[in-house]
Amino acid sequence: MPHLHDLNPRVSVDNVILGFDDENLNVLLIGRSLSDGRTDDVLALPGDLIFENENLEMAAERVLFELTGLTDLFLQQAGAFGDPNRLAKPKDREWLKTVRQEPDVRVITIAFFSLVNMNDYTPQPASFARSVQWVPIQDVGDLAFDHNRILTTCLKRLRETIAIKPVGFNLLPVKFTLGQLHRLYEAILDKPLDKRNFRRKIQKLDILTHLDEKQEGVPHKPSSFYKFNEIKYQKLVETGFDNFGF
Amino acid sequence: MPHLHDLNPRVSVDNVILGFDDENLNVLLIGRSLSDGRTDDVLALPGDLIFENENLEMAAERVLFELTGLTDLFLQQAGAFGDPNRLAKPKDREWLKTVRQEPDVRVITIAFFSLVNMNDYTPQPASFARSVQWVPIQDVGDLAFDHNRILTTCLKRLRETIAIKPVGFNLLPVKFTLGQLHRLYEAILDKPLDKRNFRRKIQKLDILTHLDEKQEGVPHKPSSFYKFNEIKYQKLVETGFDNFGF
DNA sequence: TCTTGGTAGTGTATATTTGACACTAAGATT
DNA sequence: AATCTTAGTGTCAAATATACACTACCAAGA
Repeated sequence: MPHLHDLNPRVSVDNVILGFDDENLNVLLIGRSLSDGRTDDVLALPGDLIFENENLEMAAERVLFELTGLTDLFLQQAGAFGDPNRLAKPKDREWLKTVRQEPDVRVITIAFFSLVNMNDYTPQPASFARSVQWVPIQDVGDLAFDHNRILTTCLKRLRETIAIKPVGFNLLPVKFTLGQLHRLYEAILDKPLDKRNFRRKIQKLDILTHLDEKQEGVPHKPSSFYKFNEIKYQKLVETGFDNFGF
Repeated sequence: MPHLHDLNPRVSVDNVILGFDDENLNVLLIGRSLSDGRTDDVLALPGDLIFENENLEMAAERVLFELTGLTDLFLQQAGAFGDPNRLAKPKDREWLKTVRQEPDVRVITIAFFSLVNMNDYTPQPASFARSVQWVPIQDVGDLAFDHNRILTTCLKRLRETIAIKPVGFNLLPVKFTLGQLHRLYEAILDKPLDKRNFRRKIQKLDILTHLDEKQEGVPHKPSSFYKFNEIKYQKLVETGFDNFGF
């Protein structure tokens, strides 16, 4: 029986790290390790308890860094999840027992999502993970805890956010083609977008710089490269604009 | 010096309760009571630590109920606030010392906002409050802790939300006039909206039911009453629509 | 070297939506 | 009767959204 003060909840962050492979949105999931060396077959979102002198964003950045080695990534809070029984599924409790001193204590988690360019690095299993893998979001099965719900919420928030800010650029290389951007928007919004209308709309925003460079070695007409123009975007934000909606 | 496990953060909810008085948006603030009977002069958002077997929404509903006596109100999470020093202002620490066994423990709070019809009730000072008052949002001064930041975030989220869902109806009586609705949108968005364009747009959504009833005793042309039509709204959501934006 | 397969890139016509704008109607008060 | 106040209404022009089909360019293989 825990002491009274042990009934205070713990607080963690969980991070929905999204990447784009030029076709699908992928989410970075970890495989849990058991204390006896075996690997659990349930995948989970990466996350960790927050440290004592860390704010929520710092905790999320730490998780992200341990997994990807990257810093300064796009990161946005998506909400808190705190149902008392969110850790109560039998498999989850079994796993918690093997890794924690306090398997029964309540944990409230703050969910973040971040957007990364999948080609920038290869994920490393971190201290809290046995394995790491990119999983296309349409192939994500049952996750640990309430992580399916968290993932769904984050994807919804991403769709809302991308209608207001061009955050999608974080999922692409610095140089990208309009075709890539088009496929990215279709993947995020999960619906087809007319090619000509998409190109017209994105170009009218005037936040892209056309580079004097084309694809090479592709078995079709080579596409021009563009890059996102932060300065023009900032000006656009200041003068006020309403929508990036598609 | 606290024990090690006491370093675990506590978790609270804070609630931005918004009301509309036919002119301004108002927020419900509490005055803190000191243990010696005096009243602190700093206003705060109502909130409380979450109970052991309560989820986050339940905790927010409880705070709301204790203050207003109302249930089943519109309530939406706006995010978590967890800076380690969010309780560290001198006045706040002084107050914490008079009311808590643990003045120095870290508290992470989950912010909610709710929308209520101001005429439905009169707020009651609850267990955690010395006084309760409606304050027009433009008159809100320095609040306790990081509550100004929380309020700002919640108002921003309200503006985003009302562009997607007609949540504003929760701030009005069941029967209302288009003029009231118009003033409400202007108050929330903090900008003037053309009367004719507003009416056209809101009516085209076809989610209002025109009642066979008019204002009485008003010293001007009486206005028709309308009510929000939940059924039509649900149909609209199902068939898909994009924007309530103004 | 010619054919094939695959993606890049472009314009127009129509329908819909937005934004600006000014007067009459109805009731209460004096 | 005059005055005050809010309710309620229509039109035009500009901007935006939608639907839609063909040519250009490159690589690879026949």
